[in-house]
Amino acid sequence: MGMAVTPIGRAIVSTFNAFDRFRAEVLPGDLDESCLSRFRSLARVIKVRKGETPLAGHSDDQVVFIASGSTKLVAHASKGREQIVGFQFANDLVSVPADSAHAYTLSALQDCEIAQFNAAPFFELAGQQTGLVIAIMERALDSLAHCREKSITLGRGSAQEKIAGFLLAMAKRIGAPEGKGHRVILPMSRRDIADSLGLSVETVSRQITQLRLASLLDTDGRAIYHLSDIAALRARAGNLPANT
Amino acid sequence: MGMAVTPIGRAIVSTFNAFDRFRAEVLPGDLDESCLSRFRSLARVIKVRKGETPLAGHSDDQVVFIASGSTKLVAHASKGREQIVGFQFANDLVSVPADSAHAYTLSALQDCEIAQFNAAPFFELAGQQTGLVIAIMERALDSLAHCREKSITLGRGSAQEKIAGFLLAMAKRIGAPEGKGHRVILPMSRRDIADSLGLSVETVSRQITQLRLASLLDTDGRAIYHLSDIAALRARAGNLPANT
DNA sequence: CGTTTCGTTGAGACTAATCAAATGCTGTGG
DNA sequence: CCACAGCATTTGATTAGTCTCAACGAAACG
Repeated sequence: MGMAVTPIGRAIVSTFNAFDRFRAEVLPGDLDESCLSRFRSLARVIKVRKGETPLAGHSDDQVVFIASGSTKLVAHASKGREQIVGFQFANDLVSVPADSAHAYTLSALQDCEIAQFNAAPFFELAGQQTGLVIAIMERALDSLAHCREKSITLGRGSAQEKIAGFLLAMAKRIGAPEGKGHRVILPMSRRDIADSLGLSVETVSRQITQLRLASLLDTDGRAIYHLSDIAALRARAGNLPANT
Repeated sequence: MGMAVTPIGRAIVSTFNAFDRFRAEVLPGDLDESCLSRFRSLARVIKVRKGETPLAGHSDDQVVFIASGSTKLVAHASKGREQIVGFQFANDLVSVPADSAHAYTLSALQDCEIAQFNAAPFFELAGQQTGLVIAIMERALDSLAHCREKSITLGRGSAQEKIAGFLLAMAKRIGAPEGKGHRVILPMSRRDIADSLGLSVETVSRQITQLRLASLLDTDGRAIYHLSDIAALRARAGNLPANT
């Protein structure tokens, strides 16, 4: 079920799918036709390959819907070090500030299909439908809550707590039940995890090793995790929140 | 210019002022009368004394407008340690999640006047005015941006960078120009600063001492700061963002 | 199959936390 | 106005935890 894929510049624009998922996931079912078509004309629907940064050099705030795949939102801090502000997965709606002072970059962890909008007209349009704007507001407040939880983790957690909390969050978001545990395939590298939790790659590696030795999880290759003892992981996470 | 102050329970409800400031600061000037009066009946306008927690035990998400004074939004993490998610000052609008799992508490740093709303009807009502809901959305996105900046600080900054960045942010928010520097009166304790930056009180104290020895600032009592060399402070903050 | 990137492991350095104690401020009652 | 009690803040000594540097092993890629 795919068709009409046209190259524009280096990006590949497809006229189907990503927008439809956006519609199904975000827009209310009873949205009137004219409004829908305005959303459609506002959307830039593109496929992004692993490692690419679809929004490079955008001069306006953007709102991006991830139809499939996964991305990271990276803030560029001092001297080469990066802080990953969050990971996004299918059906997430993420707001990306204009490429200004301390630039943010959205970067694909896997091949993705996304629908991207300029924030100003997007909110303008959304504002015309009470139900819709409230739904979007709720997503924004969710992001805020999420970010606050992340602050707690970053400010207060030990390396162990951070890793345990991270794995639990991932299991919740993209894990599949398996026996009495969960199976997760992580699309991000150790460096990404480190940059997300404010740790060094070596520390991430060591902590994961420790959890493996404590039989709380098994790994398979570098991406596949079997979390066998969720309760014990939760204990190691302290009562830190499950972050992104 | 104050009148009609009535005690209700332990809180003191005033029927003026805080709501008017909310109206002037947040609501559009041309808002129609019926809508305005609905906002008014939604608002709970109270005076809060230093140290009090106005929202204790609220079971719904709240939106709070700080008309005067200052507050801290505290997340309760593990074993007694607290993470301060943000400080609020006059004219700030802050969203406070329901008092659930890892409870958030809004706590007054000084005597405050606030207007508090249940989030659901508040957004419902705001959603009926395109311009208004967009303005509120923008505030929410500002909070999100703010929180993301804070994540960067927490994740990547050294103690020195955190303190320097914090002082710069405070100077920007509540400081007054003084000579070629700024004068700031901090309403929060060392512990609050520590809990906000993910440091210990001792480290906060030591870092401030270092900045004083380096002649970047002077202190007067425990709350008054004279930041004499903003540029040098900025340098010490790295290119970390100015957080809250 | 060779090359390169990514991940793991080890040893040592360094930052910030913890523990302990002294000093300074603030508010209260005499 | 002063003395005092109770905290808040500062300072010092030690320790724990994480980063850095360095080397090795494993997986991905052409």
